[in-house]
Amino acid sequence: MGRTSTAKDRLIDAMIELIWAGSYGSTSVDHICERAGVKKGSFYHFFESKTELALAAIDHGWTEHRKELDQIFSPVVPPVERILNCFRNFRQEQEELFEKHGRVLGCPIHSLGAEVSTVDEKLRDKLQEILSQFIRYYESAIRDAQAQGSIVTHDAMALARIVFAYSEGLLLHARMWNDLGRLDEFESGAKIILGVKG
Amino acid sequence: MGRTSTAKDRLIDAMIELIWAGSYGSTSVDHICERAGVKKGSFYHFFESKTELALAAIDHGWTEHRKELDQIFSPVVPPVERILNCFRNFRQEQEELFEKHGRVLGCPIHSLGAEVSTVDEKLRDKLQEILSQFIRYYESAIRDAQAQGSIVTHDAMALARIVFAYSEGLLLHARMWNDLGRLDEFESGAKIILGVKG
DNA sequence: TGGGAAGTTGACCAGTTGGTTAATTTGAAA
DNA sequence: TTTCAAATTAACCAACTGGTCAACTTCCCA
Repeated sequence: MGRTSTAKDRLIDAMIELIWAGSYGSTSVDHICERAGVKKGSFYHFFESKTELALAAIDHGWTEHRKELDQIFSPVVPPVERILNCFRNFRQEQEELFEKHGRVLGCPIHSLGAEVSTVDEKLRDKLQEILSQFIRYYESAIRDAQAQGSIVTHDAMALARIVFAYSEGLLLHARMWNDLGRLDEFESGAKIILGVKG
Repeated sequence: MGRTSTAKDRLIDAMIELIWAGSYGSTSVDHICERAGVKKGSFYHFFESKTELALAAIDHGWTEHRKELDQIFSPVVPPVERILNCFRNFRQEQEELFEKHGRVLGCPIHSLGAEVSTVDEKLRDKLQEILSQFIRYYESAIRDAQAQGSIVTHDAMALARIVFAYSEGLLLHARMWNDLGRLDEFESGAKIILGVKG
């Protein structure tokens, strides 16, 4: 019934790219449509509003990213390595983005969160949810590491939050200074926070 | 010669408030003028552009904040206490803002940096400069603490960056979750990072 | 092969954006 | 008391904002 189209996906991809490279405020519906090669009428055929597209884009990005995370945080991998590999993965992703955009883009969830969380509660709730899910990867890895005795014993949730806040701060600084090198600090920083033994 | 006016200061104050409570993108020249009780013509009498006002606002805010920091980081105070007091001061400031706006607003420099650093290089440079200055407070306190033997010995600059990234991550999470309680975690987190003895 | 649901299009909208201008009012200092 | 630089005002601008709509095209499926 009816014809098929890739326009919806193209809009989502364009939204992710533009927000990541710039900001929510700097990304207009016209820009999105232009980048996606879609007319505005079609935009509003697929999405109720700009916010709704952002929601869909965030969801899509997170669903994709989770696939990688599930591999990185596989229980087969030594727990501390999981955390370090996660950030190595970030670094590599940022490198690819740098080659494409000429800029370090950082974490889109956080940049977006900083921008919109006092202004758009739908977006804020979605971003919160994703970050809450994300931190659980750290948390369970930390618990495993503690059980295995490879790091200092501390409240795992608290440690996860510290590592998490630290990593997000680093990503933001990498974006602000447009400097991939900042990301290399994570490894030693995380070891200090986690009290990695040996 | 000519008459005097407080309009310039009112514009700066309005800009700071609006950016902090919302974002750069959500803050229009009309909003600023309305809040400041200034007509748009006057706006452009005092400032060349919106960016230029933002620059002035950031400068002004930082100049004010530095006065507090100079007291907090006085060499008279035990070095680890300086860092903890700095964050206690943040917390208190955030509490006051919360009472006023009903929201945790976090660090305006970082929220703004996340939003504009890929888009407006003048703003980005200014924000970079401020953060670079800020981190020196941490750095010298850490050096003093190490000299005094109250924390573990490590590259002071590296430690300062970790604490700094961590604190900024925390502030951002407090903003996103609208939760002052997040800020209380700093004290134990900072002690873990710094390896505070005793 | 043809009906009809789904996708596409471009013209349109009112409100807002950052920014300009020329005329006018003010008040500090000579 | 005059003077004139500095401050204020309101009207104006083109471009852009997010969003709407009715007409039109496509092409999946029965």
